[in-house]
Amino acid sequence: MSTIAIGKLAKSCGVTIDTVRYYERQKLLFPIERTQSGYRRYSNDSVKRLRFIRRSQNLGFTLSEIKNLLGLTEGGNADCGDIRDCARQKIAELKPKIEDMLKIKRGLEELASYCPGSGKPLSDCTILEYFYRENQK
Amino acid sequence: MSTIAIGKLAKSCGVTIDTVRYYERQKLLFPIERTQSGYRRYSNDSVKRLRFIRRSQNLGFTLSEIKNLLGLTEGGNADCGDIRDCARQKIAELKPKIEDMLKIKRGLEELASYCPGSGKPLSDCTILEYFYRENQK
DNA sequence: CTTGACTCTGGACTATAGTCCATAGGTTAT
DNA sequence: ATAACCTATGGACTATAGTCCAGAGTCAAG
Repeated sequence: MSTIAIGKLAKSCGVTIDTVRYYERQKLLFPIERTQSGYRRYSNDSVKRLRFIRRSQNLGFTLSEIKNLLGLTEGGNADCGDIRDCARQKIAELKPKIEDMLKIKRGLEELASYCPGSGKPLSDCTILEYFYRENQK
Repeated sequence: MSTIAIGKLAKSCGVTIDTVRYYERQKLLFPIERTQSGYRRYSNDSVKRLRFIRRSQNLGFTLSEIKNLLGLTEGGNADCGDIRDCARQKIAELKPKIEDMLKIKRGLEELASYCPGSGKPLSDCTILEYFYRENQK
């Protein structure tokens, strides 16, 4: 079976060599062997695995969650339900974060809409007034 | 004019003493004086200022942005328009972040909806299939 | 006067996901 | 053989917003 060097692996998924080595330190991705001179050699499965890592990241999973996901797929006693649960849990984490950001955005929009704007002195600024106001949560 | 100690100031805004000192290191908030023994003493304006910092943070401003905001309110040559611009810029930064998270959430929901779920072997998992699939951006 | 609460300093440490560095050695092309 | 390129290691560093610590000194109440 042919193997590839770290540079090729990195390029195949659009990451840097440093990132691949970082994933190794994080126990996410290992070479299948080393050359006599110590160079890492990777298999085609490494390419798939690296792709897996990157796609999961794009969907918001952290590296440690990805380690778990990979563990599931290799443990042998997981099923589709387990994977789906991970996706659902991530969705559940996402929801309040999105809500928070929307709330903040709406708050800012409201503040900005009341602000008299350019030309008016800061003492008229309703945004600053909000920032300083005492009786408020 | 009466002054307060760092513990009271911190408590007045629900932060820790360490946080207040951290803000000082970040040049955001200073005591108006020190006692002969070196204890920090704060004014009522410090309470307002700390409140300002916290509220701005709740609206998504970073400490360095808050430093700028505070600079504006003290420079003397800023007007409401400048403050409103800050709010608008923050809104503009928020929008794509929210969009990203919504996109991710929708992606996950779609993946989860196709997954056959509990009981089915991993080889049937459409989520994993997506993670591993070759021809895809 | 003693106990407990408060405060001081400087520096180290947390999480996350890498990035960059020097120094050294290996490989490939001409 | 020599240049150009690839890879190795360990450790330091980035950003953000704090948190925690030891060791020491200070303040208020009983």
